[in-house]
Amino acid sequence: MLLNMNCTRLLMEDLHLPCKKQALYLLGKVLVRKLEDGTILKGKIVETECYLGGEDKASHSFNGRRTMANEPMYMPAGTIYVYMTYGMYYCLNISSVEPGAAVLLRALDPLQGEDTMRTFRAKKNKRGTQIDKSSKLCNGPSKMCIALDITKENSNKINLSDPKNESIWLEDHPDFSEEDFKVVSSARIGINNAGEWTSKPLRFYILGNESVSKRDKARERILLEDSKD
DNA sequence: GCGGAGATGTACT
DNA sequence: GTACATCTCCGCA
Repeated sequence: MLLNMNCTRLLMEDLHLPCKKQALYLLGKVLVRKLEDGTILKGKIVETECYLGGEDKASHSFNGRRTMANEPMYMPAGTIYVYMTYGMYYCLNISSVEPGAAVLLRALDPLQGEDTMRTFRAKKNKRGTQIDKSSKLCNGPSKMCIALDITKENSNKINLSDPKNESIWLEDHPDFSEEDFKVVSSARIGINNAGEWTSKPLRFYILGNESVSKRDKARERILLEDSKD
C-alpha cells in the first residue's frame, strides 16, 4: 500500500536533467493527478521516450522548429507539453534542460484511484466498455491521458515542480528505487520516416512490468544475457 | 493473442 | 491537402 508520508514531491532541481537522463530518472517515479473534486490519482511511470529536438527528425522541434504549439518544449525543464494526435488523443511530455527537448510519458502502473481511471476510460469508449485489468488502464500515452483526465486545456505549459500548481505533480517513492528494476531500451513506437532516428534506442521501460505498452523481446533477451555474469 | 481498418482535429507544407 | 509520438473494434486463429 502506498503511504503519502513516504512520498516526496519532486522539485525543479530534480528535473533539471538532459533528455535521456531525465527519461531514465522518471522511471519508477510517481505521477500524481488531483482532480477538481479532490480525488487523487497516482501511477508509477514505467515507460518513457526521448524527443531530442535539433537533429532528431521524429521530434516536433526538429531542426529548431518552434511554433505556438510546441513552445512548452522550449520552456524550463519540468514543463508539461500536451498535444493532440490523430485528431482524438492527447499525449503528455515533460521538457528537459535542452531547449526543444522533451520526454514522452508512455505508460503508468496504476497505484491509486483505479476506479476513477476506469470511469474516465469507459466514458471515452463508444460502447462504454469497462476495462477490467489495471495493467490496461494506462498502457499507452493516450490511454494514460484519458485515465488521468489530462488535456491540453488543463495541463499544457504547467510546470510539474511549481509549488503553486496543485493539479499535477511528480513524487519520489522509496519503494521504487533504480536498483529494484532493470531498464530495457528500444526503438521508439510509431516513428516511421525519421531516417536513422527511426531505430535509435530512445525508448526506455521497466523490464517485466505489465503496464508497458509494447515489449521488445529481442532487446530484453540481450539485456538478460548481458547481466548474467 | 494478432492484424487490419477506420475514426478524426490540428498544425504545417 | 497531408501527415500524424493512437486506440478500439472486429474477424480470425
